[in-house]
Amino acid sequence: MPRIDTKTRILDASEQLFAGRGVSGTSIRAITAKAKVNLAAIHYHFGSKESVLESVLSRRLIPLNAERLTLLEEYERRSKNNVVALPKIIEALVGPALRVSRDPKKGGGLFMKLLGRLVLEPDEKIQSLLTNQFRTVLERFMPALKKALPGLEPADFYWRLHFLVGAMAHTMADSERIQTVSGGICNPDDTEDTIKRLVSFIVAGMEAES
Amino acid sequence: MPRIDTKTRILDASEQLFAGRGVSGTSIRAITAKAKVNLAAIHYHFGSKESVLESVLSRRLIPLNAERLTLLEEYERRSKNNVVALPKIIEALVGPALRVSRDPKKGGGLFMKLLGRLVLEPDEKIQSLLTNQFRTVLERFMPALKKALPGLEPADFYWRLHFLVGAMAHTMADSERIQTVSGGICNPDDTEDTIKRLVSFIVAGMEAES
DNA sequence: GTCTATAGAACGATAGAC
DNA sequence: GTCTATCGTTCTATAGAC
Repeated sequence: MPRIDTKTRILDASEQLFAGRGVSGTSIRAITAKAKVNLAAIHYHFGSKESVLESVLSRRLIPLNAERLTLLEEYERRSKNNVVALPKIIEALVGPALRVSRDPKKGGGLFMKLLGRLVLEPDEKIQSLLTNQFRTVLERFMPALKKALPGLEPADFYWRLHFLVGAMAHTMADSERIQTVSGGICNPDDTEDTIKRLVSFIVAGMEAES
Repeated sequence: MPRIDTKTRILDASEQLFAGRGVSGTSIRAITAKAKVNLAAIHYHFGSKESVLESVLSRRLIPLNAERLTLLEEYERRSKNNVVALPKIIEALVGPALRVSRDPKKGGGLFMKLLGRLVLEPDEKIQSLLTNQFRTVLERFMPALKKALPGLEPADFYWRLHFLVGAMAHTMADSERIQTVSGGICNPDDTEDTIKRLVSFIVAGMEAES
């Protein structure tokens, strides 16, 4: 009997391989080899490669998005007139994601690399899978952001949301390059420091004069 | 005789397929089918799939990066003491890229989607390929940026460069989502408008108080 | 639930005729 | 420079023993 059950071992191995070599770059055989399970086990437990991807995603995204909402609601409860300051909202949005993306117990950064890849995947099934996971978060954060940025015209609002996602996704997905480029000056393993810097960059960008 | 030669047809087809389905998700057979050339032609002209990718990249990146440098040098020539204002530098960096990424004659946005994908590709050969293409640009833009942001401590400087790349890459790679999310309010086909908004977001972020 | 064995298809790459 | 033909490999998926 293995210490960790087959299903979890398959999910762990898949997460690492999908992140490292892409979904289409990862064969079922590579997953079963890494997970040290039989080739047929993956079909028994999940049915198909795509279903494995779905499980890999929801395992991390469901608790992550729940934490985002919990943080936002906590800030709203403490606020006056339900208007939360912009830095707090951004922190609730990017903080949990960066913490997951650095926690070795939760994929050790690889899960967020995977997510960064999937955002650009045009496959419809993958896209609807992601959209469903993020719909609730978007619906809750958008009104809060609008309240915190009352003077911003709609086009600027959505464009800046777009830029925000880009800065966040790139930071989550790529923690190696920053170390190389900066010659070791930047330490991506200091998660709270990274969050602070990213939040202040985004907040300034969101509040820029048009 | 075809109107466009075989080599170019292979590059065009590869660009579209690599961008849409990823490099490992694209088979040589799919490329030759789309390009309407013989299966063996790709090996005759390029030798391997990887060599095709290299040609796809350099075909766009060499003129693109040359234009970036030309713009920066022009701004420096017009400036006092060689200190170019931050918005101009950012414009020289992201402007040419966004213009290429929207020009239907230059891949029609697909090339930049491909680039967005490749940034997260851990394959060493792909990474060194990209690094080589961007080395000159980085070496020229870094000193200009440092001069334009004299008070910024090094760690903040490199982190914000990282966030900049993320916002830029995401904007280049994904021009469909913004339309959906904004309900049609944002028009990514208005390239100069997009550049203006992106530059003002990035400039504000770069100049944020620590 | 876990294994072996294998079917059936698609893959990258090349040899050799024209 | 372009074609056909094919080698050897790897893939997903499944059938059936235990």
